[in-house]
Amino acid sequence: MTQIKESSTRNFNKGLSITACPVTYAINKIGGHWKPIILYHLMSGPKRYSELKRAIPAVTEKMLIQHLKQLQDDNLVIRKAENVVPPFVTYYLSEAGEDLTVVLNAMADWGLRDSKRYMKSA
Amino acid sequence: MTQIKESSTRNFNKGLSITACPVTYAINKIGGHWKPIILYHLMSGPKRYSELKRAIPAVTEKMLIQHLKQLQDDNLVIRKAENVVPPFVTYYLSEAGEDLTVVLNAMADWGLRDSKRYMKSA
DNA sequence: ACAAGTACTTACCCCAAAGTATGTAAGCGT
DNA sequence: ACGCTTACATACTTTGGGGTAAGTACTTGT
Repeated sequence: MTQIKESSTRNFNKGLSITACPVTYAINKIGGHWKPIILYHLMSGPKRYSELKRAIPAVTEKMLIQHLKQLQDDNLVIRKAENVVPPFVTYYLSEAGEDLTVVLNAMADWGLRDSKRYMKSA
Repeated sequence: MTQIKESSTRNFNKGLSITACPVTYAINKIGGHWKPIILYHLMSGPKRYSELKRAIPAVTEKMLIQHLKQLQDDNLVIRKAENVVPPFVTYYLSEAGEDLTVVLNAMADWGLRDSKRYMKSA
């Protein structure tokens, strides 16, 4: 059995994805642990798949391509593959992705400021 | 058995939380689905627990207090309880929390711009 | 002949995040 | 005596994000 109440939060969330809140909208696109980090690294210019992997050692290859794909689907990054062997694939920010630099830079700035706040006062 | 490689990504992530990347640092504090949304709603001034709940209908009470607690632990919001019955508890942004307005506003702005991008061109 | 490099794909598993549902304390109004 | 309110707490279950490990295709280097 295990019936679910018809007015459950889950159903509510499934139904109305109309996203009243712009922050919620943004979170749905760039949320998750890896997306902001990947986007941040792409801010310094186009990168190959292997370059990204080396730049973010903590990410697994599975997570990397998975999120790169989602970012493509959300029109934030563009994939350009040259038809050679060995493969040569580069990823770079789309226009919408470039617009995120403000957000990412603000995040990075805040991160630095906040971490300093607790370095002095142990 | 099911031994784990000593050089696994999991071990890597556990060990070095030194956070080389400032974005990673920020994500660890304000990441997750609900925190940015909660913080965003607190930007317009102190709010009672029940006010927050009403402002964010999609969040469950469990998630709400859980994240409010984490945000307190991370020194981003402050809880003020008046000792009356029925309880009167307000949450508001700390100094570090106020500093996030730049980030949150940038996110909200981007969210609006991005959503408009896909409203016209169906 | 075989390892190495590039950019993936796939199957399997685990755990933590999130949801569901219910309970609690303390007083007020009726 | 009972229900209503507020701000939580908690047991129990589910979902899916993320990690592990192995495989693929194609070519170059030795």
